[in-house]
Amino acid sequence: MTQQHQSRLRLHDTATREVRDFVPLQEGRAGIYVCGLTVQSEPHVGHVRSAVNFDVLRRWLTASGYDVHFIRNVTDIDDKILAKAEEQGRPWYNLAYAMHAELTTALASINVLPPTYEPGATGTVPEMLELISTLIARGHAYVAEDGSGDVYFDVRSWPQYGELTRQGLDDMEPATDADPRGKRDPRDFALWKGYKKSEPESAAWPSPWGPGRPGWHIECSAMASKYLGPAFDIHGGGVDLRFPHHENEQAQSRAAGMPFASYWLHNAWITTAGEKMSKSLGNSLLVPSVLERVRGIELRFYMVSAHYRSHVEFSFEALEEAAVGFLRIENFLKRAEVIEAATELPTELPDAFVAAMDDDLGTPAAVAVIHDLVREGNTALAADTPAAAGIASQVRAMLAVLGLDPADPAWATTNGAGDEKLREAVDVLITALLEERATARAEKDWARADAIRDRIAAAGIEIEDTPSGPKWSI
RNA sequence: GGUGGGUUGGCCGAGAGGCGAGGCAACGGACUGCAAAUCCGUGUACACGGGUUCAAAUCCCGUACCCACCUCCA
Repeated sequence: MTQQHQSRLRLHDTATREVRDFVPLQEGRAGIYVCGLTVQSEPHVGHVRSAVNFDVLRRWLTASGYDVHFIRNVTDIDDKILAKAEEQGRPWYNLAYAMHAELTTALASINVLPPTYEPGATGTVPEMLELISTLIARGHAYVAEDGSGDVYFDVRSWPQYGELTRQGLDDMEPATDADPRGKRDPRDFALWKGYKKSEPESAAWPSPWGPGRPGWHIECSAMASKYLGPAFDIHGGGVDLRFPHHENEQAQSRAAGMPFASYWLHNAWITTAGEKMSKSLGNSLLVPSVLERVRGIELRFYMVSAHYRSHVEFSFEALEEAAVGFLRIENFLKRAEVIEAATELPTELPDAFVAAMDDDLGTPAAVAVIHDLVREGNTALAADTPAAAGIASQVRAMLAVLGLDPADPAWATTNGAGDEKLREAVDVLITALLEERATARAEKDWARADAIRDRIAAAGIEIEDTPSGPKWSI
């Protein structure tokens, strides 16, 4: 069955601009490289969308039987980090390190699996130097003649430049990420940035062309090939990275003789009030702030409910609505009592779900399948048929693929043992009250029965009368 | 100037030539002592103007508005 899955997945490839069959370079194995973040500030919900999207891709490939090698980098040295660190009066590496830690916490809180490896730019400098040397030797890069120590990629030497985004070289505006004086063509981009006296010495590494630091694009080419090889399956990132970042990555990697990525996947933005989040003021959209209003699993459900290539206009209203929708799914699982059951989840997933996921990760349709099964399960539950348990474990299996299984230990935030003790204590108290209510109901003393229910409700606990007696939940 | 994407019912959000994804909200019904939960039912939505077609939200032409990238950006 997993073999069948492998041949059926179709993905949207930015390079060809079409949804096409996913054919791995190596049978049963998938290598994925995703551009992570530049760790220069706290992550907001927009930042983590990309991580969630590619986490879903990774989980689906795994569920389909692939051995997935998933690399997500961290850019821990660049202009912005240096500028912000100076502004804040602390070492650049301290800022990068602290923000990296925040990112890790934020991603864990929405159940994004740790990648196979998370390389940092600063740890891959030797590989970058080697790559730059190759490019110089092949005539695709040159040392700036102004003595700055910069090394540039020569776009004119690579006729295919612009192929990923289908742009003509002469229609482009010139790159301005470095002083243009040392460039042969204004569109040439920096591979290596020569050390400047205004920058801290700790931000410079020795190189054949003098001390300096890596350009932004070369780091991804170096990290991707180091951990996945010169040719790998999927390269991902946000739409904004298509140009110049990904275009440059592909140009320099191929110019160095590497086939590079077979598929390019790009996720759309999540904006607020029509603006990118980086422009938004305040910190209400930082992941920890958002998680004060909804649980991590609900935030993730909200993101997964939209297709990864669809632009999402973030609002707390929509987020809370999604949370209500997810509650319906969770309630079904609770009523079917499969959440506690640590049983093995079925590997066989509903056909409609598989079809949805295989069609360029159609998570909205996949979520619709989950809702359909929840309704079916609720009906089975009402009829008290044994089918309910089977349906519930299927629902859980589908949720697990999306990283949304409520029983996943990853969601257990606080001390589990303490929670369990507290729950037992509350159960004793509520049960006592419910017994009293049962007596009142038996005597048809509705006023007293409702008064008890109201008191319990005032404590934030809901009572549900089921055929097998009342149940409580917070 | 160049390259892409978008505009779907009260709201969110899929789909991409014929059969009204799904959710939230609302209304009606069933169940209930009353609720809650659950189930059943109710909505003739696809920016605008033309065109192609037996058939268009989906294809073509035009118009309007919005957005992204071409500078750091998920």
